[in-house]
Amino acid sequence: MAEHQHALGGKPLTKNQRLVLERLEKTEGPLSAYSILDELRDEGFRAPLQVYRALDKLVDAGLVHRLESLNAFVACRHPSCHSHRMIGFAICEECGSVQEFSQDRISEELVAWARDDGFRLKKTTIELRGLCKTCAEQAPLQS
Amino acid sequence: MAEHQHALGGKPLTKNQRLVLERLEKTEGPLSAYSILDELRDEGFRAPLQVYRALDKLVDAGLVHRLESLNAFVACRHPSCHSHRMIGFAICEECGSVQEFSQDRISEELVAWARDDGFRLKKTTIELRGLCKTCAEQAPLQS
DNA sequence: CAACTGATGTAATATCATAACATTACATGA
DNA sequence: TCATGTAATGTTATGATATTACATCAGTTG
Repeated sequence: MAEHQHALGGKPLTKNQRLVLERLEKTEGPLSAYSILDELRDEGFRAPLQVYRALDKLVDAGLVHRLESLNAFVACRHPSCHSHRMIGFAICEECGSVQEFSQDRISEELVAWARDDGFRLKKTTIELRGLCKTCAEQAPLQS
Repeated sequence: MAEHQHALGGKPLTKNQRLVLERLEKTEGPLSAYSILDELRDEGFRAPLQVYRALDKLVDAGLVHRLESLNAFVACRHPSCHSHRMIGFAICEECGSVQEFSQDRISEELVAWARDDGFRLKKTTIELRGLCKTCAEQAPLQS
């Protein structure tokens, strides 16, 4: 299990931030804040706020993403690239897996739309729901 | 105030569905399910489920959209076009206004990404956060 | 040390959503 | 008519997600 030299605005992670991030990184799919809380009881976590505070910072730093359509969180899988590139998520409704993707042309189109409209864009949420390749292959063919 | 001949899969709206839809149409911005409940107390609504059941059907029919990043709902503003085209929302964090938009090129890119990846796409969520044109003009210039 | 700052801990509460079950309205056909 | 089926509705309780408010602790700096 690799060490974390993750940092947050130059500062190292605090204990709670590290525990939350490690929990997310060890987990394949998304976790809700309350699942994280339950899994960190043994480490001394007692209240939701401990999780939410850590998540806030981790999300700000780009180390964790919030999935709005699930009210859940995943560790960023873009290796060592926690930039704030515009990013999308494909969420499988069968197995719960989440894939990150980033398509420059989509970003460009959204930015162009915002520019043309006078909208000052701060953040984008792009979430696809459906079946991942594996689950789609097992599922009955095209309804 | 126009009459509603909205229909839902051929069937006319039920009383609760009509009340919820009318409330959303009379409102500029998004409403949470509980706000709708509060506003419909006078019409006899007593419990969240009455609202959620109506919203489910209205969302299925494309007459209402759910904003995942707000946990709130808006009436569809695409006049008489309640198709299931892929649609995005630009949400102003200052005044709360919501604009629908639909860019074919974005849809195409997302569909293409899904096809290339083997992802069987069922639904997309695209939500932009920022400042609408009006609020952006009043705000301090580019941070 | 005093004052400040940032992180933490804790309790209470607000907000969003659904489960489970009872009841009503109404259509349809024996 | 009235039995039956079904869709909608009503009601209570509960589950799930998120924040407010306030107390405490640790480290830093004057």
